[in-house]
Amino acid sequence: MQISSRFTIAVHVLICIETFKDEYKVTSEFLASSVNVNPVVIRRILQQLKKAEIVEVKRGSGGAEIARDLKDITLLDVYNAVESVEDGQLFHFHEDPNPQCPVGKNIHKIMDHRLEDIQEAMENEMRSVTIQDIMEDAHKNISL
Amino acid sequence: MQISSRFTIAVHVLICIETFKDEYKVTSEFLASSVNVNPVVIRRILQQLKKAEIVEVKRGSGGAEIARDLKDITLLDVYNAVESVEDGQLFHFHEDPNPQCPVGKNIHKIMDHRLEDIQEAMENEMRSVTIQDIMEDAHKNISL
DNA sequence: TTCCGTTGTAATAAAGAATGATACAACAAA
DNA sequence: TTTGTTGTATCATTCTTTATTACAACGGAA
Repeated sequence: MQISSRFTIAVHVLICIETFKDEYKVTSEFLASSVNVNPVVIRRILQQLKKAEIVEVKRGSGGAEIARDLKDITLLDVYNAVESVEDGQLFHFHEDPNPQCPVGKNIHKIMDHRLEDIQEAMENEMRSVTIQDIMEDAHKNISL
Repeated sequence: MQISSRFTIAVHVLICIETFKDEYKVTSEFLASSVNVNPVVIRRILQQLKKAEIVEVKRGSGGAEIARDLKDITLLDVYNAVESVEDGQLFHFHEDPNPQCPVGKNIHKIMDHRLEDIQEAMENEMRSVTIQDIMEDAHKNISL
């Protein structure tokens, strides 16, 4: 299974907010047009980013803004904000291994720390990239 | 979204095959009992592991065996065998970013290599663990 | 105040994936 | 030929994602 597109959409949204903050009022409609999805999908993601204190969204008058210094928002922050899996577990473990079987009884003792290591490797890489870094790439690429 | 339980089931299955190879004929029924899922789920996973040349499955007489040296089977091999996502992409990218928008037009140039780095970090960690390593843990833990 | 554009959110639908379960032909060995 | 097992199709169920419509709540402008 793949990680849902909410993650790439959320990053896209943050890049847009930052890129167009001085030129336009960045509404869910505006963002939806750039990402090419339904505005409600954008609003839901904005709510998740808002709960994580990554953006501020103005009701009534409309528009979204980034709530923190760009260098203090990592890809892991964004990922955790929108990819709301129970307990934050990357791997889905089969539910009821047989406790009567010596392997089934001990499978968690054997595997859990390995899964944690893998997830941690992924999270460390995500933590090492900030939206600031992404914006620097964006400046290079958008001018092309 | 989480990575499906096929991965943890596949590792569980390999541990069982290795653990019980001398004592029992390891059939899909036998494995299903340890994992606690339907035997057909096991057979489907065994087929995927067989295509990846990780196991051999005997038709008619029945039973599964491991096809390679345990130290030549990494968790990444198992993952790739059972987690058949198109192109092996961990992240699902939103399909149609707006090419009229400077951000939408360049979003892949901006993000793709970051996503690749993250996926690679995860795969490197997976590649560093073999079924041999897992079995060594298993011997320690099963005896407890 | 009223009007207008926007957000926040509920409700519903449709599509896809995961998992469970039944069924049975193909097969190998006794 | 019999028996136990695999390989695979089919169908059902549940869950998640994504799309879509609808509308109350809200804030600012007229």
